Amino acid sequence: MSLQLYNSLEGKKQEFIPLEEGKVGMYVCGVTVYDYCHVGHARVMIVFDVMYRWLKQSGYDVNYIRNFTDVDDKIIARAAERNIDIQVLTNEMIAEFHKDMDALGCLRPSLEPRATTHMPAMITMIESLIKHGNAYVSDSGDVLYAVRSFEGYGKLSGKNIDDLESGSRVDVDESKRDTLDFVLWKKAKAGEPSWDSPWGEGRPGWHIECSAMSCEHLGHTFDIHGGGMDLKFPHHENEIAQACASNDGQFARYWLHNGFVNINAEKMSKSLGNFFSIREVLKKYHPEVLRMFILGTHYRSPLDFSDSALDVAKAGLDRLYETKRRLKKIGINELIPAFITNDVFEKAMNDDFNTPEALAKVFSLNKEINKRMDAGLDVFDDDLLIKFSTMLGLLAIVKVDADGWFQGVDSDLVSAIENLIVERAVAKKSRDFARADAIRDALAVQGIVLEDSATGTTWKRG
RNA sequence: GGCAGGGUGGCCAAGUGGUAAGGCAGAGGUCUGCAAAAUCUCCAUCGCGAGUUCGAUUCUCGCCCCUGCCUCCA
Repeated sequence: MSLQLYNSLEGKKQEFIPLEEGKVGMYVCGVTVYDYCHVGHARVMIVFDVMYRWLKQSGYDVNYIRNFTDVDDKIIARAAERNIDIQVLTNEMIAEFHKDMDALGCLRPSLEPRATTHMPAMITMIESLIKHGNAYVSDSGDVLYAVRSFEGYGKLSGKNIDDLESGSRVDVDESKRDTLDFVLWKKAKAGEPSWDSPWGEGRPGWHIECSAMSCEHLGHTFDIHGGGMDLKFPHHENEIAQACASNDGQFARYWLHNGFVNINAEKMSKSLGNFFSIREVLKKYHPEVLRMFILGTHYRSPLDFSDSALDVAKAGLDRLYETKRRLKKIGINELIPAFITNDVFEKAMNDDFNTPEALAKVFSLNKEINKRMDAGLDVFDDDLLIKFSTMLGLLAIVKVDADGWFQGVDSDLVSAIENLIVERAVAKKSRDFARADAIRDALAVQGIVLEDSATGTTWKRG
């Protein structure tokens, strides 16, 4: 089955046919680097990371571009607050962003362009827009995009200009020809970072950054453009207006939008203040738990964030790690992916990246492997293990050592526990079950759970 | 007001024109000194109403409810 993608531009699933056979150009809107990222950001990064992995697995040579917005109002304000140069701030936040992404197991994109190093591309695009009559210099000195000059405006978001205006919450700006016109180039105010341009010192508007950077690195027409649902309008709509009007081309062919992370059925966002930063969550939960939590729901659906939801994700992951641990006990220490999946998993992934369905197949395989172990059968049959590990690898979960997963790394505690297990084994051998149970109970109070088996006793944190 | 996306078992969440994956929780069995883990079995008629159809949770229409976008936002 070929890859089907839900294309926001058409509002339906379509077969994915790349522009150039065997190659995929994919652009994903990254973050504005002025603060730590929250779980909402984690979702985009993880969801597109899995898409990236699957496209590569499917044999495509993927050029994956994800930008950094490293100049904007919030960055300037935050830098001023901290009394540092914006570049100090953005460099710091990019480093922190990378820490989060590495922790979450997200592969680095092919390229992570920064807005501030792409001024010529943006200026060229703005010049072209002015030349084509799509942009104008306003009385205030800003360069604005004339929304009504672009015929297809609103196609992506399914809106039309008149509807937008009637419900518009935009402040009326006298220098705009139309209230929906947006800034391409912002005239510099005193003390703000600025770049030289044909319209004087200033800085780019947010939307032009992504149009210019995506075209610069992927060409005017490319395959996939992704990002959060909230960027659909106006950001992506504006990107299309800019790129198409300046080049008469098609721009991105497939638009993919992921759903939000909610808290109590309400969108997690900076402005509502109901957000959890990634690092905050990682203090309590292993990064794979967050990954499991996110992949347990289809990428386009809303996802409700809570501790109990993370607990459920962890319980599922525990189940997979129990299997990995059993395998380790019979001498299979490493799960080596060999890029063989099974048909149902492949079908799920090809169906618009249906990771919950794919995960269901992982659990089915998990059960199958355990059944074979219970029956004393060969787990290598039918490439069972290879499929299992490939699937886990593609989702980038169950990557750490199984004992480490359950036991942690405090070596003093580990040896203390292991001494008690030896003592208990002696007690059990002499049928002193009272003593054996006392040891088990004492450990249980500390949250340590013992598990006996024919081959000995193991333990984990409960 | 306009537009978009939803309402599936106790919770989460897939899916399909012919009577519903998977996970968590729960009940019972096997295993175990007893547990735990694993495994087996059990546990839903898919928001409401109408229509199309031999047959709808899945298509159409109406209604109710929820969320998002329309300002910066992943």
